[in-house]
Amino acid sequence: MSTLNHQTIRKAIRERIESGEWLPGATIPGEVDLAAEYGCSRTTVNRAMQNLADDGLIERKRRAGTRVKEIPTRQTTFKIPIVRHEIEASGASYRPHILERETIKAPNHIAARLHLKKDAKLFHLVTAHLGDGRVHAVEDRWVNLSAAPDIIKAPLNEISANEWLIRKVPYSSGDVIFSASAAAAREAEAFETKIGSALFTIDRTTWLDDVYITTMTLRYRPGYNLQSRL
Amino acid sequence: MSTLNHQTIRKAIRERIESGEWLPGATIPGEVDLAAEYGCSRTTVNRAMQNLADDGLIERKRRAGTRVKEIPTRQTTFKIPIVRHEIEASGASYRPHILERETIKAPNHIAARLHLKKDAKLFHLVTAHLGDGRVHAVEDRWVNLSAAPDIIKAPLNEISANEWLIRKVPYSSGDVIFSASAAAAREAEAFETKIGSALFTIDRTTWLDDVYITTMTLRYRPGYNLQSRL
DNA sequence: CAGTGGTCTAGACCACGTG
DNA sequence: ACGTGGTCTAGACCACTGG
Repeated sequence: MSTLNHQTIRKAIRERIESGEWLPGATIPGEVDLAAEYGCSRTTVNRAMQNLADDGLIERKRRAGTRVKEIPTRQTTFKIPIVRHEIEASGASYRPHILERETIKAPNHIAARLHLKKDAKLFHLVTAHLGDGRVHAVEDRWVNLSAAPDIIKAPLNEISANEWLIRKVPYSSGDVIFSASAAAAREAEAFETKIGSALFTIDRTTWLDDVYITTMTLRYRPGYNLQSRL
Repeated sequence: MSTLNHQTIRKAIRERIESGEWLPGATIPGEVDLAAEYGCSRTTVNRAMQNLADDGLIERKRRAGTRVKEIPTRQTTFKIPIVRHEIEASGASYRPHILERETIKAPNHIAARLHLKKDAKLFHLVTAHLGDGRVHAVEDRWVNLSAAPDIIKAPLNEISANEWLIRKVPYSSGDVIFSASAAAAREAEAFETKIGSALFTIDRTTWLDDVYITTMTLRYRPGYNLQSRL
């Protein structure tokens, strides 16, 4: 038998859908039939189909069978960039530069984001991420000191708070929000642009189980974009 | 035996990593050992591990085994929104409003994006997407008329060009670019804001095999954001 | 309640890349 | 060379849900 792996079958079925053989909304043959047609086990077909479902191309329901989606869920996976990697990938040398650093009581909106009482002590850090001396992004970060007290002693001139946190409080989960925001005075100065310029912005809050660790806003230099394949 | 599915094992292993039992860079036990430990078949462990690898938490190599990633690849999947769905999800009623419509020779930068000769005829459409009469987003789209000639006859006052295209030229692949851009006069007027306001922007080009179909820029009203779980 | 997808198992062979 | 992950198979049972 030739090479009939699940990827081959996945591709074959994808092409049959794209060619119009099975139109949007149509029910496609069951796993048993497809297995017979392709001469492989149902397990293999099942795997191929589950992948296609993950891709958003088909919908599967027990008893009802598998259908081609009316409107395919276009989705795309973005790797959340690590600023140092972005900068180094362009050939420049990375350096974090601390613009502001303090330990204070949480402002209300930050306390809310981190699910803390409003008088909790937080570590506040504003960092410019430099690539060959030019500002690539400005990061405004708040860290929950009960979750990561040692950050006060971290050498944040050498390693960014982000990477330090990854090592100390690894593998938390989190929220990400992509948006556009206007440059405030601080960003305008850092990026050598005008106040109000459009900046690509990522907000990120991370936690481990029910302990909220950190929230930050990352504003990129004008012209920055995130690219992906659909 | 209790319920030991691949998801349970996936979760268990994830927790062992997050707890620090296996540190970043460490090699974790082979599939055979884990299968023995959890009392299930290797197939099941394999599936759990492949999922964790997809999540970017571990790295797997034949012969070398499975390691915890030094810096986990944080990645997140965004569903590319269909504007009509976004609007209707908020309870408003959707209506596309055509601002501009023409059939002309492609400007150079658009021809380049679509890999066409610069004198190719293109369909150009600017649409305001309305939710209860308010502009939610402005779409600037170019369609390759040799790929989708019938779009000229489509009832674009009722169905958006996007959804029409999905039906007629389904399941193409594409590029997506997220960025921030400044409102030009047209957007400023549509959104009742000032020229230069920061707008969240999605650029998208789609094709089927080697035929480029359409490219568009979608600018969202000020304050819009895209959210996801990390 | 019956048919479909979801999952598990035990065993097998293969492909890759490290040591 | 050989140990690890990648995959396939055949068969089985289960869970969900539509008719």
